[in-house]
Amino acid sequence: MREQKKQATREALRAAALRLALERGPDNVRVDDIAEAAGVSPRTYNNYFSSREQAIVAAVTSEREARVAAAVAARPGGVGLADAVVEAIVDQYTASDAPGQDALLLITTRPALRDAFIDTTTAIEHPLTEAIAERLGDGDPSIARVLAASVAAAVRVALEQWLQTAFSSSTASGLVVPSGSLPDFLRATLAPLRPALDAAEQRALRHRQR
Amino acid sequence: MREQKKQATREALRAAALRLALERGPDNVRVDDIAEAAGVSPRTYNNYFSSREQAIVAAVTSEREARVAAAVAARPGGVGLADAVVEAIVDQYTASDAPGQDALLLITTRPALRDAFIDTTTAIEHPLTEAIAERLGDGDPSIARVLAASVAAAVRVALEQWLQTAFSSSTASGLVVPSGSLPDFLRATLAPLRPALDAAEQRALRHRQR
DNA sequence: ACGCAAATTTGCGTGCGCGCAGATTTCTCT
DNA sequence: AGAGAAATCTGCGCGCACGCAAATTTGCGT
Repeated sequence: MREQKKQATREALRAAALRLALERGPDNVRVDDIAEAAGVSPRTYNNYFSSREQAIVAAVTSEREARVAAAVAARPGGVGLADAVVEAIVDQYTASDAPGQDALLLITTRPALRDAFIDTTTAIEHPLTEAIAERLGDGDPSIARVLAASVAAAVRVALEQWLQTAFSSSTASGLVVPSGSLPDFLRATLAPLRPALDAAEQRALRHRQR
Repeated sequence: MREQKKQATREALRAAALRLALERGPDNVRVDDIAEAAGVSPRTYNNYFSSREQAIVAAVTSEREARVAAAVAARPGGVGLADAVVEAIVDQYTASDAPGQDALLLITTRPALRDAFIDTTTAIEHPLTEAIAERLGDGDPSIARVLAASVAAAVRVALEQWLQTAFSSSTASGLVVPSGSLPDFLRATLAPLRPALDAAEQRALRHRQR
């Protein structure tokens, strides 16, 4: 129940940060305000989030890491590693778009939030490493780590491209986030890594036969 | 000569930061001290480096980015993309170990410096993207970007592993940095990406024939 | 050589991240 | 239930990153 309370305050901080950021605009939100709204000390805030932007972004991306890993693990073994990874990621990144449309717009606006959002891709690295290692069996564990890191990097590139087009198109037309094209970007940036994933999978198969 | 002066102060800041960090230990170095030693205002310091650790680390890794890209470009076209990239990186990361042995020891000691050192891998991404794009011809430019990002990620993993073993072995035996094994780590983490590099290269070849 | 424009430097103020140590809460064992 | 242990929360203080605008330097045209 200690853990419950921790997650509760964490969630409270997330919610407060997002709400205040949407109400007043992200620049008019002091970290003290968020802490007060969540009913904790300002110092405690920094025990949960190491930067002000993290809390706001976390409200959108919270626990996407675990979901991605679970989604990879959920795919049946016959699917092939590359397909499993790509589809799992596409699923998770398209699914979590719907809830916070306005929040995403807020994020794309402010560069600091944009960077924090992009940095969240590194968080999927560890869970994804374990999920890939699970599928590859216990070969060289550093292979899974490199593949996971590369996938995370590809996702980051996709987000960068997507946010860039979102920004430029929003100036041209109205304020529109082209969320429909995110899956396309993800598939495009993940495609070059497929040979590496396939090779690792076949290496694991050969290793397992012996 | 404006650019000359800028690079001069940048270099002065680097040198001052490293010298002071080695003399007193990195915790006893204020940013004001570095600025004063370089003969500039403290505020100017932050116009060049956005964190105190960056200056110290930059003294070791300065312009490794450009060197890696140049090394890739220097390999003859017949070598094959994967070999060109791997060997170029191994060369640059083994070559620049020699100058600052003591500095590296300092970096491995302090976690903050360790993190800053690892973060420098992202700096090679942009030059490497251009170098790879050059070799692939003008196909989809995002392919080169993903490959470069993946390579940078693999290098980061290698550095993490290397620093971890360096730390644990230094407690066991004396204060020894196992620099001899860095190339091995690099080759190991880059190996899983070879299929992706090969595939991209062949894709470019097919595209070029048409 | 002189003055104008652009770039760089500098001082100032603000908010923030975090180490530290004491107070407070929560868990565990008997 | 009660006492001790462990984890968490909180107040304090320090340095630092950075936006802003004025001052200084640098480059260029005439």
